Amino acid sequence: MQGRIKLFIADDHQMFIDGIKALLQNTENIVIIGKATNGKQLIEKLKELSPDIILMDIGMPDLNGIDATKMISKEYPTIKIIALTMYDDNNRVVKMLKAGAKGYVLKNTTREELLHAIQTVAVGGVHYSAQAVVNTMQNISDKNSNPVANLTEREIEIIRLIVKEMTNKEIADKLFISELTVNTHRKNAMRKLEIKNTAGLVKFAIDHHLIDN
Amino acid sequence: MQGRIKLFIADDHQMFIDGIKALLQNTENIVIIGKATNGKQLIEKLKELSPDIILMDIGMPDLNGIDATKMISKEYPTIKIIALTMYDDNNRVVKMLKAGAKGYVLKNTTREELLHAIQTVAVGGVHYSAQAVVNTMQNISDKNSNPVANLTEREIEIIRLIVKEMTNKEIADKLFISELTVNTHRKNAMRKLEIKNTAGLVKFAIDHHLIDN
DNA sequence: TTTTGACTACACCAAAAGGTGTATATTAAT
DNA sequence: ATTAATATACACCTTTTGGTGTAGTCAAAA
Repeated sequence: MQGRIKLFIADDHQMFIDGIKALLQNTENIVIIGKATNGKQLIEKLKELSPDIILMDIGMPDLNGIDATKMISKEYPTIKIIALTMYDDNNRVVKMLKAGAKGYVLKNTTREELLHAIQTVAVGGVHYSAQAVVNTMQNISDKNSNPVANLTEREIEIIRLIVKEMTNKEIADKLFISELTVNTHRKNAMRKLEIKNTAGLVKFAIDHHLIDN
Repeated sequence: MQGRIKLFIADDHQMFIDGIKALLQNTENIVIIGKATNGKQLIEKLKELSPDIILMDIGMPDLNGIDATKMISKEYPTIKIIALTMYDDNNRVVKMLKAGAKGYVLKNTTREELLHAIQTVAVGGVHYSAQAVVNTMQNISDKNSNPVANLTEREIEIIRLIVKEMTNKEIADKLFISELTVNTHRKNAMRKLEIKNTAGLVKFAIDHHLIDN
């Protein structure tokens, strides 16, 4: 690697950005060329800047890390992305990897690991925080990597309305279909997901970001 | 203030601790004398160390920041505590203030604000992140400051179990009470929260961080 | 063209949840 | 000592949900 690694930080927590900045100040081959506190801002700044690596928080407002990663992987395939996150949410790990992230680092790891991840990814490697990867591998090999895929559009639509605290009858009225049909969809969705009741459906919807609010 | 301000950091995110350390390295009158990654460890270390200020994350494992703050305010009344948190959750702001915190700083504020907060609190003042305070004041004067406060411990406990996809009967068995009692609690909670059904309860629980998983 | 998947709808029935109100024992607060 | 809040329990009754299975229509894919 000739020259210094140009790093861009995208995180909605200003303090975290400052922290990383200070942290990397006395590392010779890394230079921070920019920052953004939300996804939209990040996309905007990429029109001007050409970082080698983006440290990307998943839980940003406006445009979340996963969608931002997808977009950037497509538009700027040479930019490498390392996901930074508070929690090792298996589901998000998978999504980030699919979206094209080259690294996945938990925020509760050491400074050393972060540096190592940056160096590794810069030279074309990949780096994943131990814990997150272990958990993910388990769940991937588990079987149903993505249960959402098994649901039909209509089922998803109805789950969304269930989350909005609507009854089968209310949903039926809204969609101009029979209450019985709504119930069928609801039950089929539950069977597919091996979920017992409404509570499970709501949790599933939230966990899998089926909701927009 | 003669001498340097002795600072202790309690946060379960190692990276964050490293960040703050690096951040404060070149500030003259502040010295970091220790760190802990959970509440229990913090309490242990206080037997040896005597910090002036503790930067305390609210969402720590084992012993959370609120309980740790209560304990420390009682045992070591000279130690000042500044709460550090990701979100400006009104409920937690109130709890931290009640517990005796002298400052409340969001993690997405600037380095400058953090420094200012530390200096202010060190000389006996208080400092609260603008956003959090505004929100809190609004909600305090509001009346229904936070719906969680209106719920009893038992109601919250039962909501948690509902979120775990358990039926009234299953909850009753687990808590060794009547199914009818569980239902009463469930219904009372719904009435208080003006929620129509299970879906609403689950959403509420997740929105208000009632769940630990 | 046949098959498959999705959406629709219903039967039949059981279990669970939700609405309103009453009541008692215990405990905490004033 | 009295009040207020909490946890407990039940009656009565309606609505909603959940479980299993069948079946017709339509459009897309093989």
